[in-house]
Amino acid sequence: MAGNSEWWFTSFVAYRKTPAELRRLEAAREHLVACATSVVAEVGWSQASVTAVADAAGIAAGSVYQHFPSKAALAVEVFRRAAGREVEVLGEVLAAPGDPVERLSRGIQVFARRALENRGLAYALLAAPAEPAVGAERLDFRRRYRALFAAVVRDGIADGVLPEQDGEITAAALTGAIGEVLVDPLGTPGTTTTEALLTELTAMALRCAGVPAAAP
Amino acid sequence: MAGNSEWWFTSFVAYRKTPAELRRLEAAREHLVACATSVVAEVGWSQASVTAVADAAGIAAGSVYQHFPSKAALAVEVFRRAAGREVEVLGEVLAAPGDPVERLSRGIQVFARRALENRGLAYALLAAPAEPAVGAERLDFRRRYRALFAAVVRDGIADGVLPEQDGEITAAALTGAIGEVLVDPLGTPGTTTTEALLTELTAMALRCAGVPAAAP
DNA sequence: GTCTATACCTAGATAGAC
DNA sequence: GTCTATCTAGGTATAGAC
Repeated sequence: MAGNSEWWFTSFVAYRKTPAELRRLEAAREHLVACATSVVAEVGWSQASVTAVADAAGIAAGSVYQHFPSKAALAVEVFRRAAGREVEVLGEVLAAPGDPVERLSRGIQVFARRALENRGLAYALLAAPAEPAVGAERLDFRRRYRALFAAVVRDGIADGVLPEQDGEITAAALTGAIGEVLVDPLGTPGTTTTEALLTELTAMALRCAGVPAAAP
Repeated sequence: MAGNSEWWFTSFVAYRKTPAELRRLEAAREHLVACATSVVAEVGWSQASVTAVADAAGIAAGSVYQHFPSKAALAVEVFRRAAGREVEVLGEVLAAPGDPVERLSRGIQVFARRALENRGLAYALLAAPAEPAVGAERLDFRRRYRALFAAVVRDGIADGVLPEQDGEITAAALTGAIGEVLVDPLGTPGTTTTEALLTELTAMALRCAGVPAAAP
């Protein structure tokens, strides 16, 4: 009985994985998430089957379930990581102290530049068909974007540099407008270079928020 | 031999369905498309299985294939019908003769009002997860919307009532902005009534196109 | 712990009876 | 022509060997 008791104790309570084991496990998980992110960015959620993701990570399909209880859980993790990075970066720019118009302008450009540098991922985050679990995350993601933009718009109204308006609507519009412009797989006819696109996009966004037109 | 030959002739060349038969067949097909549209508007593309659509139409799942060669073909037909109606209506308003700003303003309100009156369908057309065949149609649909808006913006620039800008980008932004505002399933906190939402939305769209702010 | 093989489920599509 | 029953494919998840 004593031996049995000790075994139970050892297995379920006192036993811990060694630091090396933990690192290895964590690294494998990270690697899996990173590879899954790449696959999603390349082929979209609907084509990112467990098999495809496992292949990309160099493991067997069954082994995925050593790290995540379901495909949906993995997908949600992929989305949260990527979306979290974007929100964080945009938040730093938009929430910085300073002139609201300046912050808005720089925020748009950061948003757009990052999306253009990784169109596949941007499309996956903003628009690509996805299972319901990811769709729910996406709603939250867009809501966070809107909240960031809305705060800046409200600051601008309070400072008197932006006209009276419903900040939530303007924020939603900015999110949708930028997404629409960026996500179009054809690129944007009429503006060939990235810099020209950014210039036009920023100008549009500032008009949308009601910034008076600058002298030509 | 003569009889056989006549049979062949009758069946494959000279035989025509009677007008009554044709009407019946066409009516059944129309009914199927209409029911499928309702199902899609209610539960989205991903949940609109052949079985669900057939149930709604009051026929067996297998009978769907009497009218369409595949589920994708039916889905595309559903999309084209609904999208075509919307583009047509918006086009009539936007392409009417008159002041570009006035046309734009009325176009936004028509777009928004129709979407709000049938949110399920609007969401299906604009944003709901869908199979690739429908996704391709949606790209075309958004492109047509953009073209309509872009034409009005160009008219406005030519008339000197709108500032110099890339009409394509503004058009894309308007499509995305309106979609984002309308599609949000939570409604839009801060503006409770439909009329207030329309007012704010129109104001935002006019700012976006660069219409100088009206006197407060 | 990871792989191989497989069970199982969902959903589109087909065949043959009526 | 429509329905019932069935086939098939693709993809998630599991079990057992190594």
